[in-house]
Amino acid sequence: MNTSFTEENYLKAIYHLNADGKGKVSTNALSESLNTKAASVTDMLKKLSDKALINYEKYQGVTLSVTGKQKAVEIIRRHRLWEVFLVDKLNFKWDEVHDLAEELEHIHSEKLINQLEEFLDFPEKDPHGDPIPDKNGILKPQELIPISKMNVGDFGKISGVSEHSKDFLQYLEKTGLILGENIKIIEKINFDGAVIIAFANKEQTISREVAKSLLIAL
Amino acid sequence: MNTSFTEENYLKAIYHLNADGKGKVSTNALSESLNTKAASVTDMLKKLSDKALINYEKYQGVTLSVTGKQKAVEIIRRHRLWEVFLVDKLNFKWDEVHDLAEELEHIHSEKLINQLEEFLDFPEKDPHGDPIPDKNGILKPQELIPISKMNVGDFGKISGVSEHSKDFLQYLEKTGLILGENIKIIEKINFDGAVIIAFANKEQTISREVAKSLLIAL
DNA sequence: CTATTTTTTTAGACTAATCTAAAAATATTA
DNA sequence: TAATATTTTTAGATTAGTCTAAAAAAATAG
Repeated sequence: MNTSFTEENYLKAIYHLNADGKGKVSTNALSESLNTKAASVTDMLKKLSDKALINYEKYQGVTLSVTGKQKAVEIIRRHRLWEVFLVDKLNFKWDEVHDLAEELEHIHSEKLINQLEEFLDFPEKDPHGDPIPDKNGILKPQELIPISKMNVGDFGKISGVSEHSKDFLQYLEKTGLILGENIKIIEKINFDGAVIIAFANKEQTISREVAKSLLIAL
Repeated sequence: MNTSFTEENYLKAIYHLNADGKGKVSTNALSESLNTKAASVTDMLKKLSDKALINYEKYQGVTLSVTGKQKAVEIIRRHRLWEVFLVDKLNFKWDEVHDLAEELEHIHSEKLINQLEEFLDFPEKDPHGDPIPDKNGILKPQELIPISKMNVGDFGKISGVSEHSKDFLQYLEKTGLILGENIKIIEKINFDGAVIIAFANKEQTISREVAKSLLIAL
């Protein structure tokens, strides 16, 4: 059964809003994340439910079915591989690739994406540090925690972000907080949640918001 | 003004049906080439005319406006660059790339396509020998003639095809009549239009249909 | 140059995805 | 737990692109 561009965006949104896989996604959460009205979401949920891509009961929120999840992971695989292509081969910046990948991810060709993966030499992560599902939809779990949850004295390597806005990525770029950088927690300010970290031979204070969105592999 | 996926397909079809740039394209010709009904074509022609992308008068056929032509050439540029990418980088066969390029060509990003062009080292022709318009929409004119118009004793290099069906391309592949091959006209059979050609140290008879669709640079 | 055929357009309807406004269900709070 | 607020769904409408059937225009043939 084929999925439309729009249906795929719903599946992806449900997946992302339910990263931990437990709990259900609400109509309102979806409408916000997709920039549509709740009424439109309800319509689409009925449709996806008819196609057996989601588990949906009126007023009760929604989860992905097994096939729905497969589709979602496949879309994410395509998205992340295209991001790698754009950054590694076409010299895009990591903060420029999201919207384009959002278009490219909807091109349905298994051969295309598998050849692309090979051409890119089977990357394990996209330019934002997110893991790339393999051909079978298997995602290597990665142990990432936000800086805000680390303790004074801890070390780690910047390995991902949980916020993908252009503003945030550009801030990171400008301050040198890029993927692969090793950091150390110097001090945590209880008052406002700010954290002082050391990296690249200097110290820097980052706000609570940044500390929550910057993910570290220990 | 933005053009939809569908509008772009109409512009491209009008362009291809009017390769020589003179004369007008009929509603029926378009409906056949796009696999839609004539009534649908009429609707779309009105829309494209309102957007000033075509010159259209009821019952009189259609031509591209200057902006329409620019858009069409831009789409063709994208299509052909993606074909080069698929064949040169992702190891697709030249007979496998058309449909995929038909999808990829609708991704609107000037930066994407210009970077892709650079990555591919500014190719001048796509895998079928068709010329690739440059950033400014300039197409280097190429002097190609079908084998059917050559004379006994003439030499030339296979440089393009005027028929892009998978069947035809696979036939060429199988018989070794691939782009870049040098051929010589040995004999022309008046009875059925067949032509005997020499290439790669052998002789081969090709039908009138093949002789019409295989283009040679002298 | 009229009659017939072909091509093109109009009219009205359908589907996918969206919207607004109003109704129904659920959640919150006093 | 009854009243209020929030969330979700229904009902009805809109837009893009398509369709069929019928009408109108143009082309062709006798």
